Amino acid sequence: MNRTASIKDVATHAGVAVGTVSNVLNYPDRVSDRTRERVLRSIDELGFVRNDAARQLRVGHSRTIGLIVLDVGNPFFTAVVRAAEDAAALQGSAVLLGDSGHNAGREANYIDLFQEQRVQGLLISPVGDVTDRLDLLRERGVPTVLVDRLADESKFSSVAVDDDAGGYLAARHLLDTGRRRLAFVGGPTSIRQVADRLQGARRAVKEEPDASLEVLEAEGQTVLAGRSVGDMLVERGRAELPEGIFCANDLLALGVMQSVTMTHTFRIPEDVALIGYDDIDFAVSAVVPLSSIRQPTQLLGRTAIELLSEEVESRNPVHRSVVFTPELVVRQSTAALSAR
Amino acid sequence: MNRTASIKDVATHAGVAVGTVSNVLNYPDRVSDRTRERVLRSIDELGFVRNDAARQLRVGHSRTIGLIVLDVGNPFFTAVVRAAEDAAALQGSAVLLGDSGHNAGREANYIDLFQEQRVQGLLISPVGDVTDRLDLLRERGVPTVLVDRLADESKFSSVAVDDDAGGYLAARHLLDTGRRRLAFVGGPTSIRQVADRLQGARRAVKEEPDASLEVLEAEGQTVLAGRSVGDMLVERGRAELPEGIFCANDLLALGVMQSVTMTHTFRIPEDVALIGYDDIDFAVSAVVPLSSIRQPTQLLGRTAIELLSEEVESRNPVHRSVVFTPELVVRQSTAALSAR
DNA sequence: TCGTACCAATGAAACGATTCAAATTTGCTG
DNA sequence: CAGCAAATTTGAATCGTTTCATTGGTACGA
Repeated sequence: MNRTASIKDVATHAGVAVGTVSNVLNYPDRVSDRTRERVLRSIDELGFVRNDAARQLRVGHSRTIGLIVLDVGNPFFTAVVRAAEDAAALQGSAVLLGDSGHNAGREANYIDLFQEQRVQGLLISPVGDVTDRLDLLRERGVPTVLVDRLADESKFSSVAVDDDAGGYLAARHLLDTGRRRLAFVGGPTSIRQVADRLQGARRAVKEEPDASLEVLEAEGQTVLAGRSVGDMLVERGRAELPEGIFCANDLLALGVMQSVTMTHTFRIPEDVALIGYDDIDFAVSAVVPLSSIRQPTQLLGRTAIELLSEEVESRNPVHRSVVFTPELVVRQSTAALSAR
Repeated sequence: MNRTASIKDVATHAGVAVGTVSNVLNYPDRVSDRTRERVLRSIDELGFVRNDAARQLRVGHSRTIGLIVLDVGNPFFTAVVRAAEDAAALQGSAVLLGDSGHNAGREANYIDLFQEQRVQGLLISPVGDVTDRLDLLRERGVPTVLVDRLADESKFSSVAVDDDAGGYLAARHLLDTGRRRLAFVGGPTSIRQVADRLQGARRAVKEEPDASLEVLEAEGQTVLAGRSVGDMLVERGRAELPEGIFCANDLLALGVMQSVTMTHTFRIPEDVALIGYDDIDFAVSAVVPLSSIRQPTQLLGRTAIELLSEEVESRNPVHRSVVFTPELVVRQSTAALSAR
């Protein structure tokens, strides 16, 4: 098999100059109909495919955008990725996806790789505190947008979701449906997202003089962690059962639900209302469909791409931080108590 | 900000020739210690990052491998992707990931993109019957390995999992734990995977003269579809309840489980045993931990990369099809009946 | 018939790396 | 210290595009 055809081969075959072939590819209306067709036919016959490396070398940058996420398996990120891909495709770019898996080493590898590839810019939900490495990128002139993390606006643009507002929404909804003694179930408050959601919930509870909020620490953000909290509640008995429970994420909520429905001690939502966070696919198909807080993942992905484009286009770096407000999704698990 | 430093800038700064800098980068031991250090220092001071496009243009191909999957959100593919990335990294390549989302158009876009990028090769779990497009790739000399789909060995290499064997394993396990009247719950048998799993289950049932297998059609592969099958079983009553149920995937099984445990009509595994397929993360943390069939996703991803490497290295194309055998994971949902 | 404008097409000069034959230096040996 | 081999360094040629100043044609008005 001989090597693939180049633009020069096409030019010879069509009997035109290389520049003309290039024009057919990039500025079709600079070329007369007759020659354009001739060139296109040659391209087809030779099976020519443009060599992007050469193009990139000449124009100085690629048409790709690097995107590094903490975990592609996480539904939140999967949704963001998909939205970003779509938005990028619309403006003629492609997304190179990297999964750091919460691992700083892998993250560093991807950053290096993407720099060698001369990506137009980088979207990243960084592992821990990596401002040093990101500063380096900035110095090298690689436009960067932080995803799901607020940034020092003097340095980076960023997109994030307002977790405080989400927490408020959830607690307010429990209060609005008549519950007064509430509980918050969440992992370590060292995680920024968890702390913010709790803070928002506290804010809502303060608005009602007769309302209270108990914090139930869970070890981790998993179904199993939720279940052990649920088991604990079952053991405590009905007297100490909160009227409404807000879990820092849907997995925890599902765990609590399992524990409660399995033992059949309490009914959801009659004895206790339950609301989660993230609105994962499983929420709607839980034993009792789970109310939740939905994050605007689509918007997040699309906006990230838009902010990046802004940075790429303009010379002088004006950074923006965009914060979205999450949305309440009401399902059966928090149905209002019928009047008694 | 001035443009990024090139190899020539480094050469000038270090007072050597460009060839020497290149050697430092690619063949460090061809260079004396003294100059190597000097060059490395210059690289550091100038913040030089190799331009991969130029490198690629010269050597004729990239160091990347294209990977197109049907759905990154699907845990099966997520696992395969991760394994492929790791295996590729080990041999110094990076993976470009594309998500076709079962959409032939997006798939075609990614194929074109990857060709322009001159990827070393392509791993793909194709949308429907796209042998034409793949034939074209083959003609153009892009080594390709099919993932999760058997291939005509004269044309492509492929990696897949033996779904017939998986079906056999599941049914055999139900039989081995003393169940005789079995049921298969699955989506349309037009899906190859579903048909194969059913066929394997039938094979196992035939081995026991007193065993039977009923097929319960589900519309789709979701939790909700499973739940409606479960509701139907509950309605039919205990007399017609199968002793063991094999679901074509874990989501279906979780749906059946929800329906059954929620209404508290039957107990799992005492009244009916339940086994799923895929061993998703949720299986272990279901209300009753779910037995399942685990596919060797890691091996799948790693082997796909290895097969691809083989094709890339060798001139003459010898294709291989590798089929893996899945593995039984026993949990509480199929616990053996205690002697009565 | 000439001048002017416009449109298409041309082809040489980059872009930044790798490669490799040739030039130079170094290290030994006698 | 000459002579030779091995080790190191050099730099021009090359990869396949895009870009853009230049050339060649054609049409139109004066």
